[in-house]
Amino acid sequence: MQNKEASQITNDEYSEDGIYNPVSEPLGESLSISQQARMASAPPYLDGLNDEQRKAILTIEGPLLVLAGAGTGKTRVLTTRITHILVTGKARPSEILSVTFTNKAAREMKHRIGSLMGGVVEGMPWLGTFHSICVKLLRRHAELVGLKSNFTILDTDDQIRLLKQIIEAEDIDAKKWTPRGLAALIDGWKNRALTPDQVPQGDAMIFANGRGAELYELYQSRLKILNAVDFGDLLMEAIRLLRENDDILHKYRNQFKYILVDEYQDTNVAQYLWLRLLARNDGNICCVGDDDQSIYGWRGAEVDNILRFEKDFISSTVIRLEHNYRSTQHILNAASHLIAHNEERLGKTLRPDAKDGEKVTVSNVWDSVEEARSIGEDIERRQRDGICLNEMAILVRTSSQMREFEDRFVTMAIPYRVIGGPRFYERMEIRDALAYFRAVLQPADDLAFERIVNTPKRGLGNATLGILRSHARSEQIPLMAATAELVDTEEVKPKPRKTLRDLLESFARWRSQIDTLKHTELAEIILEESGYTEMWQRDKSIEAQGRLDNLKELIRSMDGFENMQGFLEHISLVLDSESQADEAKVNIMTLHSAKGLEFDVVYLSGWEEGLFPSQRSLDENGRAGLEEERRLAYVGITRAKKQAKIYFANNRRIHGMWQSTTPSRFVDELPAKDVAVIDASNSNNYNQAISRFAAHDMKFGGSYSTPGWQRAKQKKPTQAKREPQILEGNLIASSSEEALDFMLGERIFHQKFGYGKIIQIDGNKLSIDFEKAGSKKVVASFVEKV
DNA sequence: GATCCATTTGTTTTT
DNA sequence: CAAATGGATC
Repeated sequence: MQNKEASQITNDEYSEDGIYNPVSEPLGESLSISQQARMASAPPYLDGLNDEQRKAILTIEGPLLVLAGAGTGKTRVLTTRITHILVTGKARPSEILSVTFTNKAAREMKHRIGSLMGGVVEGMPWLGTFHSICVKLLRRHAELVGLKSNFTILDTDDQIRLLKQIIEAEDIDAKKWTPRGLAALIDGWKNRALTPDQVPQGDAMIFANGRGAELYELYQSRLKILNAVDFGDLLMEAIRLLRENDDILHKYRNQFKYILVDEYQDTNVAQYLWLRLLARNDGNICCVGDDDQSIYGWRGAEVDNILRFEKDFISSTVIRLEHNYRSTQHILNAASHLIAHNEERLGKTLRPDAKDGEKVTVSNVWDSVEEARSIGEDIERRQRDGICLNEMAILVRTSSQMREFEDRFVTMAIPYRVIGGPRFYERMEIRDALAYFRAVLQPADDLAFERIVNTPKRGLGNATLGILRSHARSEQIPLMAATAELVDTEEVKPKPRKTLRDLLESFARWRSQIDTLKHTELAEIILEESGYTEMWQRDKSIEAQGRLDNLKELIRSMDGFENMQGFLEHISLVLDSESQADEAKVNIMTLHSAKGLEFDVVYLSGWEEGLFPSQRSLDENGRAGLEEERRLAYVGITRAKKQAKIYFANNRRIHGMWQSTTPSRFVDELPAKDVAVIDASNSNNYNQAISRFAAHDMKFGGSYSTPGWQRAKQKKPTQAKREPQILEGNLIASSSEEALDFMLGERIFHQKFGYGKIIQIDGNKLSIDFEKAGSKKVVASFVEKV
């Protein structure tokens, strides 16, 4: 029954109300006879897979959770599973919904499915990021959620500028209540799929004295007028579309016979609800993830989604992939031992493929300068041993740590590349250029128009713009239309009037050329005639040339699209800077951007209290924050194939001030038997590396009596006045019960933020309106009664 | 309207 | 010690 015809008979499998009634093989743990038979004469794509992996691929009926530890072949399972579904004819490409978080992951999956299927496959139209799939749904059915199908997608920058306008228009002090803060709040609500009227009272209280929800609503109505959505809306509106339109919901439910979700531990509430709408709770949904690698809680990810899977989906199967093909024994032991300190986890044991290998090293250095030097020298040593620079990476907690390495590597002439950083489409020149294109194609795109109306400088300042804005608002028309009306009046001073008239003429001209010119040519003309290119040509700063290059690159990337419209529809979601991976270079990146990557040698820099775990995480999220930091450490260690090298410095410059630091608690959480302590004193006899592991390391020869480590340890009590340590004590001890002692409206004191009033209690988290610092969410244990 | 200086504020990042 | 604001000045 695995042929194309069978897969088309969808209605037989559904009762009238759309409930899925599987008629084929039984669900559950054991493989059916047909599956076993298939395994006997296993198809080539199953070659070289272990038992768990095969089971994860072949168990295609019913809900399945695959807990895939680091380096266990997660992507391979996912892609082979899709291949299996296609090859056996269970579904056609358009009947498989497969979601990832990043475009990169989606691209890689498409690529790998292609090679598994052996050559050309009919594209997978529903393989993509949550956001791009939602865009696809919304463009098809835009009118059902009050949009036009050519709606614009605003990025964070547009979003913040829009919010700023709203805040100012509402006469709220934008200094105390920043647009950025409101954006974060609204994002948080959207991550939880809350519409303005669903925002909890207390939540709304923490912005502008309770006007949070009201501003959110204003923002939403403003977006509708602009025919725009922000990233959060893509999910929200898609949910609304499916909830409010039964026919559409059923159409897609029936269409998607198989659903696959990558990185399930990173899904937020909105994404979860979206999935629940499309998958029945006994449907064929396969979620792959690793609770130990959930590091995006601060951006709305709910680890709880993965922890709850078995309760959410009835008669679900859970498969653990524990066979690690990446790292050596010592590295895995170190990572496992560390992560075992977390309480909230499903638990997995990683088994190595390769035995032994080198121990994880811990090095103590005097300061960040020495750290960079020491790592630099080690890199040179490894390079001489024949390891390629591409196979080495330095992982840092915060991007501010990167500079030190860059400086050092420049002087040492070690080629490096920084991964992460501003993305291609976030660069100023790209966004400016896109704003021009948007304004040409969509005259009602106020945000685009406003962005470029005075870029390059045309002598149009706040005064003129203010006139335009207020006219637009009073007439309820877009800015560009308002401008058109005003250039024929005396409202605007003669000089700017002429400028604006010229600008409008240019736009009209460009618009008239849309159909006659090739879109790439038109793009060039727009940038040329607007004076934008010239602006950068005149600019003598170092970056100017790079910006011009980026603009050329932008035009080149337009070539792949039919027309400018098509280009703009996809650009905000898809365009990214595919950095050159050609030459051999050491990689420098944050721990976050390292997820999913692997290297022979990994240098883990800055394992110091306050930096890693980050003080702020601890302050704001208490134990959950600490556990997320620990998962970050776990992610860091498990990136290493052959060698993981941990460093901590005694002194580090924080906000420009040198501060002495203590080793991260994570260092203490490593298993001594898998760790070697490196004596850095051979390169700097001022300082000696040390540790409590001294006893274990005697045989390796070293001087291990007192120095930094013990001194560092002793520093803790004497440093008790400094926030970190005190807080830590409380933090671990505190639990939700303690928070119950507080009452709404109570006046309290916080070490960092001063006096304030409690406006909301949420477990052990308090929302407080501070007299000086504005509203903050803090952990109850940091707060004192007064 | 543009430019310069002072003040402030500092994670992590995808879409 | 930066970068990124914002206000004050030209």
